[in-house]
Amino acid sequence: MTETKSLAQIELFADLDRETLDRLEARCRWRRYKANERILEYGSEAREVFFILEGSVHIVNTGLTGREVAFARILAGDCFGELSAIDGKPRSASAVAAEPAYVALLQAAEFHRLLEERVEVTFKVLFRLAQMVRAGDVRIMELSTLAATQRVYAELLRMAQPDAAVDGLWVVRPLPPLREIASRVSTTRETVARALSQLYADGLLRRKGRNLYLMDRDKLTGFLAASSGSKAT
Amino acid sequence: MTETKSLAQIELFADLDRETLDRLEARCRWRRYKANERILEYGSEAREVFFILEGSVHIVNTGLTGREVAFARILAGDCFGELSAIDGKPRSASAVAAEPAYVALLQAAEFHRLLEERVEVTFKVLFRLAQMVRAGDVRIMELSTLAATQRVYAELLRMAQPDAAVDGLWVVRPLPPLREIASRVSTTRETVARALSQLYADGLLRRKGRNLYLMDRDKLTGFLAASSGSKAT
DNA sequence: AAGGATATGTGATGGCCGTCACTTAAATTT
DNA sequence: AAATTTAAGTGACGGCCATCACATATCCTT
Repeated sequence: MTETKSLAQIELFADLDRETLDRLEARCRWRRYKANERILEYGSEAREVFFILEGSVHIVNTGLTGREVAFARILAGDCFGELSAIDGKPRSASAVAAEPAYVALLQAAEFHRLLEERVEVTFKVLFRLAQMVRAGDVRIMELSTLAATQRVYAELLRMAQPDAAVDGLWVVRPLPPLREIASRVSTTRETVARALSQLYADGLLRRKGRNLYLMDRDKLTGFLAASSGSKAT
Repeated sequence: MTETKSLAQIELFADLDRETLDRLEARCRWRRYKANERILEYGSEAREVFFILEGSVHIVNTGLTGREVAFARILAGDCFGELSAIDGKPRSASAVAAEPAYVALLQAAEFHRLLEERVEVTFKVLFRLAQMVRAGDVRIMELSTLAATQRVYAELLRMAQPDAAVDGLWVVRPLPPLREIASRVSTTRETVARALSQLYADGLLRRKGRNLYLMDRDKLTGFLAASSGSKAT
């Protein structure tokens, strides 16, 4: 087991000198989580910030009805839990290990002290929060103006990356379980399946194992604007 | 005309000394907007921060389909436009004067300088952003797990304040146009009207001019959990 | 007081999609 | 390889609510 007890790989701390890092590391608690283990519970009173050294984490929330809503997937090198550390309020969502994860926990008070001493870090946090607000805003827009099927398209476009080999071909790799896509765009597994089926039929999508190939990205993009409210103008 | 050219009343600057305030004021541009005048356009490249001295401002966004989505209402003493100033990206939404407004504009560069010099201000901004993220998250949850009618209920509960005279009575005052409520919870004017009608019929709501009385707040709260996914347990 | 703009109540209609119910296919375990 | 769990397609059905269409009502202006 690697046990890389170093915060050097954490993006937020990229510019910190060795000494400060050492001090921070000394003040952290270190924990390992199994896949699917719950790291943090919605509404709880804990205030630590979490830094992911290995693995990745899902930020989710389940509505009164039991429906799961996914907020983000945080990868190694990144952090989560800053909100409560910043404003002192209960956790706004739950966190679950998406895979075995190794994590450093820093007390809110320590985090504050760090922010006071190192403006660079504070600015990075500011930037991060700004991105979160933006991401939330586009999600709200999508939920408000796009139909479920179109939101699935939008999510496909977000996930796809240009294929290394063929030019103009895009890939989603690995394709997550449909249930998860559903929870990201707030619909059901079945609706996602039907949306994909339709795209297979249209020849826009092709699947090979855990790889999903996007044959004509531009055409799919077109599907977003169209079909929803095409006023002839 | 009052022309209160002072930033002293701005919450963000509450703790600043007179000297710093003077310097800031000297660097601001000052502008007056008529009601419904557009202050700032989605996607635009401007990077100023706006401080509202008089009046109030709607932050909105209109989807491709033409549907209006309301994000926030900013009151005098508060600010908007920080996102772009912080991350340098295009504006994430538009701003429209909700009533005649008097506003101070500060260049992003000046804003940055301020943040570097006065950590207290930076922390306030951090806090604000955290609240924004939280607000976005609950909105996403509502859009994902509540039906349109229930979202209207939720918005009513948010708007209502305890009545000064009668104990246990709550008031929404003034009741905004239904179209606006609709745009806050992402539904249509008609659906809001129908939801209210139902509540009038149930005796939960009573209207007098621009005042809307909430006769039984607890019962309405109950409507949120119920009806949507009541699994008999 | 009249007239126009804006706001509100309500019916009718139809499509989207959430829910239920299975079947089939993969993936994982024993 | 068989068995068990998990994932993925797909049909049927029905309810919610967006849309269209009017009928008031209320507010604001002149």
